[in-house]
Amino acid sequence: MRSSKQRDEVLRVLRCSCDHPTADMIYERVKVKMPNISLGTVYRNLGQLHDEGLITIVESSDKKVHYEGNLEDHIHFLCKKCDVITDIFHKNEVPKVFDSLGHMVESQKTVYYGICKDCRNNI
Amino acid sequence: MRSSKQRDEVLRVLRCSCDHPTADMIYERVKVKMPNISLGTVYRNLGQLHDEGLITIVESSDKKVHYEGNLEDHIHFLCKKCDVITDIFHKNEVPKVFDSLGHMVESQKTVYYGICKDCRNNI
DNA sequence: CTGTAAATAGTAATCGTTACTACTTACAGT
DNA sequence: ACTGTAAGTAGTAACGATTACTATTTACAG
Repeated sequence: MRSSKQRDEVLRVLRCSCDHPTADMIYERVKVKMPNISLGTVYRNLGQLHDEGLITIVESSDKKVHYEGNLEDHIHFLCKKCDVITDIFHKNEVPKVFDSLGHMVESQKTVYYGICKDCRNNI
Repeated sequence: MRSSKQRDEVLRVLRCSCDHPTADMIYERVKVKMPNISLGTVYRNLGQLHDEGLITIVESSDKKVHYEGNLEDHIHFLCKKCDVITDIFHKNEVPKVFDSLGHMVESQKTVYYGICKDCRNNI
C-alpha cells in the first residue's frame, strides 16, 4: 500500500471522531481540509484501512456502515430509539456502568470473528 | 397486527432455517409454497416480525441484512474468509467449543441493546 | 529523471431496500 | 351472515448507499 494524503486524512479524521461516523459523515469532515476529495476515495480508503485492521466497523440500526477509529477494547450500547451508539470502556463492570449511566439494557449479542476450520484447511 | 398467511409463512420458513438467510433468500423459500408472494411483502413482514421481537437481525460481512428465527440465547462465530455464520449454543464454554470445532478466533465484539437515558426521559 | 502501477476525482451504474397504488382480505360492529 | 374500513398484498417505480469505471495524477523504485 502506497502512502496517500487522502488516506492519511481519512484515518486522522476517524481517530479524532468519538462518534461512529458513516462514510458520508467522514467525507464531509475530510472535505474541511481537502475540499476536492472524492466520495469514492473515502469509500476505497475506508475499505483499505479496514482490511489493514487500522479501523473497525460498528453495527448500527440504519442501513449505513459506521466506522470507528478507536481500537481500544470496549463494548457498545445501542439505543433502539435514537440509534446512538455509546462506548463503554469499563468492560468488567458492565451492569454497574449501565446503572450509573441510566441506560436500560434489554438484550445483548456477542460475536466472535476469525477463520473457520474449512477456510483454514483450504489455503 | 392482523393475521396474514404471508406473514405466517415467512415466520415458518425462518423458524425452519438453520442458516441466516437474507430477505431475498427467504423470498425464494416462501415462493415454494406461495409462488405469487411479492418481495415487498417479505420485506414488510420481516420488519414487522422484527418489531414484534419474533425474529432477530444478524450482523454479517456483506451489505445485506441477515435474519434469524432461532430466539434461543446463543453467540455467533463469523468467518472473515467465507462469511459463514456459525451458531454457538454452549455459551459458558466458548474457548473450548472453538477449539473442538477448529475455528480460529481473532477478535470479539459485544453489543448491548436497550433504551438510553435521554430517550427514557423524553417519552 | 523516468517508467510503472497505485491512487484519485468525477461520474455512471448497481442492487438491496422502500415507497407507492390499486386491489384484496381480516375482522369488528351491526 | 352482511358491511364498513383499515390493514395487508402484488406489482412496479423510486431511492440511496455503495461500487465500478475512466482519464488523469502521483508515489516511488531503479
